[in-house]
Amino acid sequence: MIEKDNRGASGEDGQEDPVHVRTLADLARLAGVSAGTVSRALAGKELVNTETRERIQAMAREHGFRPNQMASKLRTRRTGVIGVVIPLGHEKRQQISDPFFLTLLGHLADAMTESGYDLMLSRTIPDGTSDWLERITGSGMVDGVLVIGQSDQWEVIEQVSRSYRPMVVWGHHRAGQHHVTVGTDNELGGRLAAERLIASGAKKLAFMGVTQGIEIEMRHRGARAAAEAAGVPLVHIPARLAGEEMDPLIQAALSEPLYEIDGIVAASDLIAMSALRCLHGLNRAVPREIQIVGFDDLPLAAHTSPPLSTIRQEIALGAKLMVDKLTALIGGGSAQSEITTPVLIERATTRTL
Amino acid sequence: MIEKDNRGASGEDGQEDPVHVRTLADLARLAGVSAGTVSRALAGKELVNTETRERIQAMAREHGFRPNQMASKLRTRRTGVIGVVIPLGHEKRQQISDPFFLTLLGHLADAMTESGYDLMLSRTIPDGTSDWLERITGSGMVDGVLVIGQSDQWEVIEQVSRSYRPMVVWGHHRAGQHHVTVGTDNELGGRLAAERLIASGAKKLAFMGVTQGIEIEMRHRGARAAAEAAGVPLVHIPARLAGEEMDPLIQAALSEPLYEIDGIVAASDLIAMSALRCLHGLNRAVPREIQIVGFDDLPLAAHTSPPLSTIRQEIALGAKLMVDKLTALIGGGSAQSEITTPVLIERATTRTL
DNA sequence: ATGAAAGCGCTAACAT
DNA sequence: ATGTTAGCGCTTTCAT
Repeated sequence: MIEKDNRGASGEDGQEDPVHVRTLADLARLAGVSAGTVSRALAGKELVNTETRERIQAMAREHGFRPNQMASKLRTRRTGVIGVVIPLGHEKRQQISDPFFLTLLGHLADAMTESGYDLMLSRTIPDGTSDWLERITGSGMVDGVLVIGQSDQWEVIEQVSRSYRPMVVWGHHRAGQHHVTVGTDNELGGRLAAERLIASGAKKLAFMGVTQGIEIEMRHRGARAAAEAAGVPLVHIPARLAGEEMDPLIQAALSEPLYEIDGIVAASDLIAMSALRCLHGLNRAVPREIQIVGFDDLPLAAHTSPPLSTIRQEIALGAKLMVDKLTALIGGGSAQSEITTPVLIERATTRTL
Repeated sequence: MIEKDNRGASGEDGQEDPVHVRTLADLARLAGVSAGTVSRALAGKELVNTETRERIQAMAREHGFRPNQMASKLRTRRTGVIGVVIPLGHEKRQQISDPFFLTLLGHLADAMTESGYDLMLSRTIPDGTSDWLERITGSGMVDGVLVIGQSDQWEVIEQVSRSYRPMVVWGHHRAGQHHVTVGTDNELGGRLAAERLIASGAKKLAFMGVTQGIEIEMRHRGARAAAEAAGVPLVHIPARLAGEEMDPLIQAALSEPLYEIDGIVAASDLIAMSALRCLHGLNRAVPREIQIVGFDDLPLAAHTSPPLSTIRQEIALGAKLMVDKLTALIGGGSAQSEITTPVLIERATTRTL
């Protein structure tokens, strides 16, 4: 029942080549030259006669032939592929769902295409060893590795980086660390958010988000520092990053009159969005009664009701930096960690100053 | 100058192997056996003495050795990699930004990990030829290809599919087509949305979204059919998929009293979200004055204010179907196109029935 | 149970 | 400008 589909063009195989050209040697034979020449011709090398080169290229096109990449990569010891790893460390669900990571991934794909690299994606679940990372670095399948988020694997990454150079990580930079990171100054971001809220009159703040990952922890720290400096109380509401189940917590916190919260620093835009919706349900006016600042500035932040004031992480820039640093490393050069500066985007969930 | 590689990284940190094991042969020499035996041992083959096998595996672990995948794949003619292509045909911006595609990509990564395949991502900009696709299919780098979205490349995909079997496409299915697709019944989805709006009293509908891609076109068609059947007028507002610039259009349409729109079928959740925000700004009550139904049921749909009623596409299921069909094709089997049934998710942007 | 040997399909150094 | 040759590092008969 498999080869039943003999409709359409001629015979049962359509208009295929009578001689199927599958290798350089095949094409070489057909063109009456050697495999070496074909290789050079297809690579567009100058040292081959212009006429033969064009003839060979034409033949290749005609037969739909492309050199086998596996062989080529084996021979040249260069794969043209960058591995992108997303460690799903402290995630319950084994799924790539974080919209920030997904957005970063999209931008990485763009940056790599521009640099002529292909992207090999690995979603991995760390297992207590460094195997999840070394499976990629040691496979000979990639020229370098990008890690999206340290999860709870800082030690592993640090250790692997000592023997595997071409690696760049999105995440938090600890003083003196060996591996190269690109990331936002999360503490500053948290501070900017809290300061903005206070500047426009907030008297009691809440920080929403679980401080499990180091990044959120830093955002919390920054917000706390700003609150303390201004003598404004700040409570911590460990709302989960995304997921439908976070609402009850937020709801409880916001509807508790005792709390009297009038300013929210959300650990992410998604959490902010969720808060927005609870507030909407509770009939609390934003920003008149409660102000909110999100974090990330994902595309959706501009489209909430009302549009979300947020701390912008320069995702596209971050992606470009990661790729640039990695290509430098791949080329044998060196690279430094880089911390980008977050900026406050004022939309409509904060009162005007 | 080529053999400059005197043990690469180890200059600054001392705890590396004194003898770097880089190939099977290296390890074989060290273990006093032949390369063939090492290969068999590491592959966990039964025909090698249990004791030697374990000894060799231990040595490999100790030296952090892994067989070069390029060589292995070349030899076995099987890559273990699936290519995922996102054609950016009618997108202005050269960027993977569509949150639906990104979400689908995440689920594909999950499904592939389960099936033991790696994922190679290519973002491509179609150029008028079929090159963007054949570059992947003909590269010898992947065992099969998944295409996320047909964009405006239906013809190209159809044509390539005639000579390249292991390919599955997310998108619209035309009767009699050759290539295998998995997709939602968009027309039904559009109809469900419009019918639901009408059932709860809508008297004048708007369909929001550019009908450039075939999928949106079908959603529009479904909505129109339902509207006509009920004798309810429906206007088309060509709001762009995502992007900040769509608001003015929506705003204009909604604030024009002449239109008297009281029901919106949005072509995507993002468009719905944008409409929601305009309405919020115009002080129009949702769902009391105007009802909205989105499309996709992305995670964020549950978190808008008020939570969005929407047409759910089973993204995780779709991803699983695509991967299953592709692996069947790769294994030499056959596969059929499949159209999944969208379902209406009732949240709070539609009035109760 | 293990070794020897023959490639997988390509590239590049070395001839000519 | 082109052909010849020697591998890249692995897997897998075929022998033993």
